[in-house]
Amino acid sequence: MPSQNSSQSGRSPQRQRGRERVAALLSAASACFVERGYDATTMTEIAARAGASIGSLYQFFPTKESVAEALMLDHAEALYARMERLLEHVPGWDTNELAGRLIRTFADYRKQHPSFVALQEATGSQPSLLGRTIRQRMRDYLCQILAIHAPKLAAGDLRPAAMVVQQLMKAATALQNEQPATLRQSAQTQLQRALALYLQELASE
Amino acid sequence: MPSQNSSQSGRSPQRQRGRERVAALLSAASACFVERGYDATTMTEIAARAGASIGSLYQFFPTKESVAEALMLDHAEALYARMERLLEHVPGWDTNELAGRLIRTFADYRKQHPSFVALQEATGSQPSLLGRTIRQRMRDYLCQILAIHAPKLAAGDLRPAAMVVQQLMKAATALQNEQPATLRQSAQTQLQRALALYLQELASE
DNA sequence: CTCCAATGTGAGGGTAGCCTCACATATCTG
DNA sequence: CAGATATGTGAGGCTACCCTCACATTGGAG
Repeated sequence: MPSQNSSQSGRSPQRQRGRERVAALLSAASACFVERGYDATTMTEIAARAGASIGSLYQFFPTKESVAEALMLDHAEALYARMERLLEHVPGWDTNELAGRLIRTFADYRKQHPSFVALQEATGSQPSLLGRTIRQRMRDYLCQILAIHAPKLAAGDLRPAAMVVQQLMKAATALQNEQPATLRQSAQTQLQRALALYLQELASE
Repeated sequence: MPSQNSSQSGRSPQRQRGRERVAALLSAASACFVERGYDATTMTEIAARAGASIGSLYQFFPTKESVAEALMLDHAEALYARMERLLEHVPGWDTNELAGRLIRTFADYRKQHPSFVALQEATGSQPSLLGRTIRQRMRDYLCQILAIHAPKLAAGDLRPAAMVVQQLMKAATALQNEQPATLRQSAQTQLQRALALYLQELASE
């Protein structure tokens, strides 16, 4: 009873060799997406870069989208882990520290993982189910963080506030593309200040 | 001495009939972009919807990108006009009123002009020169607005602040897609509050 | 009316990428 | 070793789109 259907495409690897191939394919895909963007990279390129044939690629990934999804799942796990870590430290941070961490968490991850940026930009056009799931779960983490930082806040006000914080984090990533560097840094500092002001208001009700 | 080169594609209309055709083509393109997205709509579709042949379309627009650019130019003019109007009223508004207007100006325009949204999303992937120009000029308007609202602010702090405000306006547009409506409205109100807090701090230095 | 530039047409050449398929090789199990 | 299953191959079918081109039609100027 195979876990997938019996068609040729879309099986998951059963042997060691298969797992290695999948890893090589994903690594190659990641590099291609970074260098040429999601839309511009072709399945043929990915296979060639991984030293595999096009048929081998289709054996494990029935579509280009499924390749992106597999990569995105990894990024999602890493992001969740960062949010968990954040959650642990919230009680020990004041408003300013929390604002800075929130701004940086997301922005730093994007800087360290360019393929996540490439995939995010591509997904932006036609929002995928996976993308929605990730955003939703990130918002849940923010709700937990806010519940700790602003314990007096009514439960019904938690979600809207989390949405605002989420948007401010996204704004921070948008600022990463700005030039020159001094202007960018000033803007990031100012954005952190704006977030701190808002967090302060939430906590002081 | 023609304004364009003498090749078949890319001429601008010389006669009344030509101008009408261009208008019909742009209108059709706008509708297609809204319904199917920029990437998915084809030049053939645009021509068919305008009741023109594919050759006629290429006569005036050498590439799909040039169609998008023509539409974007119209949107840019309309947006500049709105910012001018905003600029006139700034002296009479308090911080809260200004925050609300800033949040709504951009968000309202997107609601009224879906084709602008479609084009923005498409341009997001590979930033165009026109897109950069528009964002830059919008930022200049924000600098002027802030100079009025926060006269004590140092000239060097104007641009970073404008960038932050610009990002908050963009955040407001992102919230437009949220469901359900009550949650969306709460979040928008909260975002307006965050902007007001930031504007207040800028003005009170 | 005549002529010419502007406008209009749509079949089709060229390109490119997605994915399949028939078959080959590798690895495991007994 | 023998059978079974997983993995590997790449030529090519298929589709879709961009854009050109040779030619037709229109409308205004002289």
